[in-house]
Amino acid sequence: MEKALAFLKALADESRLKLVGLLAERERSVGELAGAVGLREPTVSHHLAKLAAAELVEMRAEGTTHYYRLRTETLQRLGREVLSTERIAAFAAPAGEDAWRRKVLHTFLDGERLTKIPDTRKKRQVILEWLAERFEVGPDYPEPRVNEVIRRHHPDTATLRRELVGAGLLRRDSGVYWRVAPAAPAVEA
Amino acid sequence: MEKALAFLKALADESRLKLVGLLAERERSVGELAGAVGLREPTVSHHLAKLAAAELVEMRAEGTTHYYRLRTETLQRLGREVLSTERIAAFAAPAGEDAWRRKVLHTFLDGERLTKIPDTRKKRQVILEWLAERFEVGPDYPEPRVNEVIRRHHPDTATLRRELVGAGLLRRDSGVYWRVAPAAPAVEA
DNA sequence: TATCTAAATAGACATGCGTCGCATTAGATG
DNA sequence: CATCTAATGCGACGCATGTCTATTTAGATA
Repeated sequence: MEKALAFLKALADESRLKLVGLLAERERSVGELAGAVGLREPTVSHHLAKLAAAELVEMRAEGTTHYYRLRTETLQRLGREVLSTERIAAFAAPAGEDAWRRKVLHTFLDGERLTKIPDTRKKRQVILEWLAERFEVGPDYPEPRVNEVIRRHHPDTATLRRELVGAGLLRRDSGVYWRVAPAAPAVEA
Repeated sequence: MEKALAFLKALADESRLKLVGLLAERERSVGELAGAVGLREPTVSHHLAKLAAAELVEMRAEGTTHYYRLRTETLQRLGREVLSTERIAAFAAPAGEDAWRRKVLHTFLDGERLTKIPDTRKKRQVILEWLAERFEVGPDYPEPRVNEVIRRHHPDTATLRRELVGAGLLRRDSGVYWRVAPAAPAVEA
């Protein structure tokens, strides 16, 4: 996702988008670009550096004149990435996150027993997702059944039940609860 | 280009990209999203408003709970736009060669006053063309009248008069000068 | 009706970043 | 070697914007 973000940030500026537009036609020098977009040369240099960092342009020096050209390959490669919703979905699960989740689970769980409810939202979310997995997807759970499942892991059934609903992991309608389909395969402790 | 820019700006933020990632899987409520990305609900609301403004998400209310879903159509439509270099080239449309001329004029002119005579041939040509426009087409100008016009813009009348003739913008015959008809409508400062 | 909760709004704060002017580097020119 | 010019490096300034807390709105519930 790093690259995709850098790519989007690089393009999400009016001046830079114009520069890319000009370079889409043909290679151009810095001064020429500055004149075309109505900015000073240092400013254009600055923008070109950002575009280069995102691997969107590359430079060819000819004397003191620097000619820039558009790297259409990366433009298309990353454009395609933004297109596909499947790949976008992967942005939700950044790398390294799993390890952190495991650590949180290890901290607050003693086997199947929840030793403490985390105060920080982010950690609490991890615990709630773990707890939600103790429910099957599909069947209706009347409130006493919900409490029963929770009680196997922690005594405060009221709080956890409310938090599960608040986190969108359980839903409630006319007194019965059911588990919402999980987003992606979750990591076990 | 308006839409493309809005689209890119909307996506060029880590939090929003994560939100879009989560919504790529399934619709979710604000609270659920807040928990997943580790932000407060108002913040998520704020981001969703931006995504909605870019027509990237839409909302469905169920009681007080607001469920957001991703609008994959616009995602793909605008993603495709960013892909094609031909369309990108259109972003440059309003700019062009004229802008370079304007820049040269802006650099060497202070209002009607010529601050410096460009050394490079190409730029000097632009300035000389501008200066030639200060003469009417048709009437004869005796040398003192030529100097008088030039002096309104720069003190070095001898050099500029010679350059104007050299550039083929003024002609001289038996001591009187006249302006040559311009090739094409020129751009003003 | 009174209360509770999910979300949105308003306003404040801090950080990020686009732009500029000035200074510096490095080819080119004489 | 001195000079000129294209480009980049360097701070500085000011606006844009991501995040928060506090407050308000509106549907649900008792």
